[in-house]
Amino acid sequence: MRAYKSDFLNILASRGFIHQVSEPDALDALAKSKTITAYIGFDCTAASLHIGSLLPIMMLYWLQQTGHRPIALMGGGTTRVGDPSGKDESRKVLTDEVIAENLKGIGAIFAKFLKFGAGPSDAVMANNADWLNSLNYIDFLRDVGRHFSVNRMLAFDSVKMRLDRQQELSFLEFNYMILQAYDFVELYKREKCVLQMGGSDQWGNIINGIDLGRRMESAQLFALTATLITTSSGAKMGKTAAGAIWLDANLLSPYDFWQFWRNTEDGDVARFLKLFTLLPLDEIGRLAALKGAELNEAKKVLATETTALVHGRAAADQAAETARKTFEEGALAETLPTANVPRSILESGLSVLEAYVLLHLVVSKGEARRQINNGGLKVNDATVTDEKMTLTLKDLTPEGVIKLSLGKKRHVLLKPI
RNA sequence: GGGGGAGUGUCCCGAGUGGCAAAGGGGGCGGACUGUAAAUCCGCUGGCUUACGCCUUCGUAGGUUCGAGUCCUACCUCCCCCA
Repeated sequence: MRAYKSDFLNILASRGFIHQVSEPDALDALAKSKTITAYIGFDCTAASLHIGSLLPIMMLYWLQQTGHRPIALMGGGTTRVGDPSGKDESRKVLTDEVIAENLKGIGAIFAKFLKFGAGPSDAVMANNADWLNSLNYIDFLRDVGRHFSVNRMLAFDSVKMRLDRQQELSFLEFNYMILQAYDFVELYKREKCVLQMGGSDQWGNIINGIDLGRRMESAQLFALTATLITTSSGAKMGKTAAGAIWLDANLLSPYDFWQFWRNTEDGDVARFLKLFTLLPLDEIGRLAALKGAELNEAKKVLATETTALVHGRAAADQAAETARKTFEEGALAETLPTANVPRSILESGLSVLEAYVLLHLVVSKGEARRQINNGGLKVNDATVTDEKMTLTLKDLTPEGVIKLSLGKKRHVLLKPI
């Protein structure tokens, strides 16, 4: 790792964010001497962000913490076209209303990490629809298109790989890098934004933006890409059986969010602590030095700190306490995720199969049956052996709930109302 | 434009003689072992049904047949060769 003079690059480098930087010395000097503006582009195809976006958000966070000005760019315009990089399906075209709705949900998440406003280092939320929607094709070709050499575009890895493997590359997709390059220049003109950050797969696109900026505006722009995070076992991050790890408490409870981090693989703990918590590096070094089962302590810290960032300290502490009671004491923690059902349903009896489907622990009664055959379902900590079992008011614990478990880790309380 | 090939279980890859809810992987879920880890081993991996069974699924739409993933026709998409 090289040593930087600016706090911004120093922190990113020492915490393991950086994959590549263009002209690191010039950027370092710039970040040392003045406030710079940098942006990251985000998809707004969903109503909320999931864990995959957490890494770029953290980069914006550190940017602002070190005195600089972050821009979160929503791909409102590019979303209208549909991102071609996802191979098949998902190129659904979203209406402006849906996009606006998604922007609202996503904005709420950014507000937890960034301070927005009009001050010199206050964050800005931008939407590329503001300039892409009104683009005129002929003008765009003449002003922007003439700066792009097809010869050179063909040499970019992203394109070359596709051509080498003789895979289809649509013209739309070929143009995507031009639009993204144009975003960078537009943000330079509007906001004096000189740095674009992104995932390592964005390097080529960002470089194109830098070139375009030099040709059109004689500007010196910079690129910084983050390492692609996978787990030690090579899996993509952020997907579990339950689905995506959302950052929105309505889509994934803080308790389940905490559990996700608690179950981090050993080999990932140190890396994740640096990337996803604000703990000082020496503290992280101490935690990462723990061996064997002691590493579980580090995982708890990771879970609590990351949950605190996303959902607040109180929710994080409660999730930690709920887990402690459930896993370490084997006690019934009343703060486990809870589902309310009308009392009348229990009075007339509710089949276990239906109960599990109702609480979304399984997707069908058939799956519930299979889980029973595999000994995977427990009601009030007793393994279910009879698929015809019925839950009634008699099954309520002294706390007035019924605890339904799937496997050893997933528990939901059923509560009559 | 001409010739050849391909699209399979709605996560992915992939076998498939007219009797098929369809081989095998990967992934995922559950169990055992552990440390709420990894690795390993075992089970499960369309929906409904207590069950006999019923329904939906092999690019799309028709057709042949007692019966179609499999045969025929048209169409869609992709790939290769020739122009």
